[in-house]
Amino acid sequence: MNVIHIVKQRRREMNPEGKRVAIMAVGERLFARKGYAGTSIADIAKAAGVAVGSVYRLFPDKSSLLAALHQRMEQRFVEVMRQAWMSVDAYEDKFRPLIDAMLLEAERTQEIMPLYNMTQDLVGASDYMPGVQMMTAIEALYGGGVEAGVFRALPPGILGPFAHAMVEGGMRAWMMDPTPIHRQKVASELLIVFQKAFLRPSA
Amino acid sequence: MNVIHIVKQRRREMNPEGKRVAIMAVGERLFARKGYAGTSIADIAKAAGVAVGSVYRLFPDKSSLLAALHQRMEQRFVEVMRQAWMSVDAYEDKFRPLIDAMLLEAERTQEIMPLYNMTQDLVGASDYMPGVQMMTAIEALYGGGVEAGVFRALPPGILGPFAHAMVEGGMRAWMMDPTPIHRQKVASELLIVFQKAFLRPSA
Amino acid sequence: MNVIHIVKQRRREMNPEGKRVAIMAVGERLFARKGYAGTSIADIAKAAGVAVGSVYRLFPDKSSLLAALHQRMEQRFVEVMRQAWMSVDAYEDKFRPLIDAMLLEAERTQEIMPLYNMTQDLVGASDYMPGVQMMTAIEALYGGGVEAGVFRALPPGILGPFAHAMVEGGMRAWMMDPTPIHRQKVASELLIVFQKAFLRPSA
Amino acid sequence: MNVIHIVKQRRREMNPEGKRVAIMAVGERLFARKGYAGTSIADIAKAAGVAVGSVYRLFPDKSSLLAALHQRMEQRFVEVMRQAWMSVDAYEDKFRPLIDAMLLEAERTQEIMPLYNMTQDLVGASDYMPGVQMMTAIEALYGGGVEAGVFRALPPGILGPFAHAMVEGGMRAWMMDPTPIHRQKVASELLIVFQKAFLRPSA
DNA sequence: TATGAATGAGGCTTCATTCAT
DNA sequence: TATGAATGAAGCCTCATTCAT
Repeated sequence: MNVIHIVKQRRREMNPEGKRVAIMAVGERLFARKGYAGTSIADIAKAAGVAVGSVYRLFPDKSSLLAALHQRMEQRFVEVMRQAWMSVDAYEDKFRPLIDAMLLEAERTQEIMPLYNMTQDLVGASDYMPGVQMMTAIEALYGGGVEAGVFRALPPGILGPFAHAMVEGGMRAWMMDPTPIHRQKVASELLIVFQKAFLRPSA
Repeated sequence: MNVIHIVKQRRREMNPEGKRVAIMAVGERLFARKGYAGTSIADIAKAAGVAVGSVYRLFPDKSSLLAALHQRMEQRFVEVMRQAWMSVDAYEDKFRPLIDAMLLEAERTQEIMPLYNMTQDLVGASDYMPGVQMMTAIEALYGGGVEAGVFRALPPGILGPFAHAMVEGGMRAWMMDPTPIHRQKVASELLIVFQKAFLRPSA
Repeated sequence: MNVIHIVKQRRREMNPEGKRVAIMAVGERLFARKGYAGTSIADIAKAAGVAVGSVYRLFPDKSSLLAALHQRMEQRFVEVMRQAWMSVDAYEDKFRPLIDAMLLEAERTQEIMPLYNMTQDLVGASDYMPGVQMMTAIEALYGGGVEAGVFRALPPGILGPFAHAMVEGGMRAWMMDPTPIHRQKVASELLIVFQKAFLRPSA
Repeated sequence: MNVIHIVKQRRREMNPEGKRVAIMAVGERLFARKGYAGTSIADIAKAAGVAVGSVYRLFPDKSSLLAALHQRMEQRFVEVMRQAWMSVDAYEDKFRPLIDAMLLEAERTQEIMPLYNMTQDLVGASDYMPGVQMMTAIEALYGGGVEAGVFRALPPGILGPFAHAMVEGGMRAWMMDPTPIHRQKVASELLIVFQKAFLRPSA
């Protein structure tokens, strides 16, 4: 019961936001490297230089941390996509910057790519739905091109999975040989596929 | 809680191979339903009607069971693909049966689809490399079409991930609305994408 | 993940029932001595010479162990009461052996008396209702005396708590000075109170 | 979840004594409702509208807060008893107001009755001995009646536990059916028992 | 060869307590 | 004096794996 606590605290060494940032940075890396189940909260806390309890003050439980990381990844990716998409006016020219940006982002974050597949561990964790953000964004961006008469119209519920899958395919291809030269090839091929698959034939 | 129950049999009633079969059948379903970490060997043993020790005589450890299941899934899929591919002579006509067969197989095994994403839990388990079989098979089948001058030649290390991704995209699209009508649409779109993306323009 | 387990097992050193017995004996003592919250399952396992996991195979959780102990205490007490009650025929003579037996039992189990007060920790643990057994038994035994015209009839829902309380009062009084002489005094006084309180005036 | 909320006040709005009052009021209810172990200092602080640290400035540790609450309960009860006792002159008439007052107080404080059983958590906490106050008071009040020749003399160390137990029995009986009618019955029976048990036969 | 009881490391999570601000 | 973020010990419980029978 009345336990003695000998505490050696070094508080305020990091501002609150810095703590969150550190935990997420470390969590991202460790989850990606050792898997979700293979990474303990204690591992993360130690690597982030905080106490276990601090992790729990920022995230209600382990799966919520993963959810936050997953969501952030998606957000970043969506943002990158959106910016690339907007960087060019003509719909027929949007695929190239999109693909470049995506592969670049994938390169930048290759270390944490495994997180994308950890959806299994997210089921039931909060109300976050992995993948939804990205699919929604894709459909929205693409929709403009359809209205403009440049892209093929696809039945609902198909474009999102297709495009998402192609991007994943590109990333995987790139990761199988992560050299700049190979990335060029992957980008070229991906561009061809996108153009053939999604541009209206007449266009 | 749809628990799996294979009726407890009098000992010796199940030959070793039957045991392996039962364990794999149950493991497949439980892993898919409750996740790898969420399923214990004891769960599997009980549902399969065998002793925990028996599972360990057939599989050295938990991850090996998953590896075996994953490998079998891939094998089945590859086999289905191969048969569909062979069922038609002209390369330009091979995509349609391929896609139909794949979506059919996906439908048949939709319950265990989550296994495909459990590669994270396989890292380091034996020397099995998830995904390799399928990519290899795809490259081999496709290669014939390239040699025949019907398919576009792709740089090495690209076709596998691309095709694989497209199939996954198709499966995901199909699973978002698992009705026969939607499967038709998915199949149609997938066919278009495959043809546009992989047939040589001249063809 | 794939953790190495170096196990030094000394199995079968104790038959299964012996293990349950040992755990309950130890749990009883430790809970009584250090409180429910102050006793960890690890403490109990160590003192009982078994592994933590073994405790959990016998009892689903910590509170279930307490429930089992509490229930057993009550059962024993009820049994002792019943035997004392039955050892004499005339209702007017039943109180003396009852009181003697109860105080004797209390003496025998004084070390674990604190368990009686741990009902707080039992709320919600299984469907066991602490105290119900004893009240029920008391009402049943007493009822015979009422029918025989020897005991005062009390309104329903009153005898149980009253008698139970008196017994507790006797035990507490005895425990304040746990000497044989004092027990004699307590028994005498308790007898007087019982007789005055519960015998019909005319009797 | 009937959570207690004392509206967050502008700082400094509550003087130290008010804080102590608020903490005790909240602690009483939360301990009673959720148990000692089930209530955290943070719970109490939040519900009382103060900071955790403030609780620790007023009470050295968690068990001291419980001790203070327990002690206050006893004090209140003793005070109520004493006033009832004094409200009547003749010893033979003191039992009735005593019983009425006690049951009334029990009714008033039924919500926090569980605190009475939390003595286990008080062991070793400060030098407060739960129950002593009440026993002492009982013996003192009763002693007057013995000297006056109205009450039976009981050996030392017996009256306290007995009377205390009877009161508890009455409260439990009352709580099993907390209606005014039942309280009348309980009071009547308790009165009979007290009179028979404690008045000198000649009286 | 089959069984399943036994083991105990290790994970997640809580929360009493401290103390910088 | 008040605050509440930070700390980390410690507890409950799970479950992969072993091995006596």
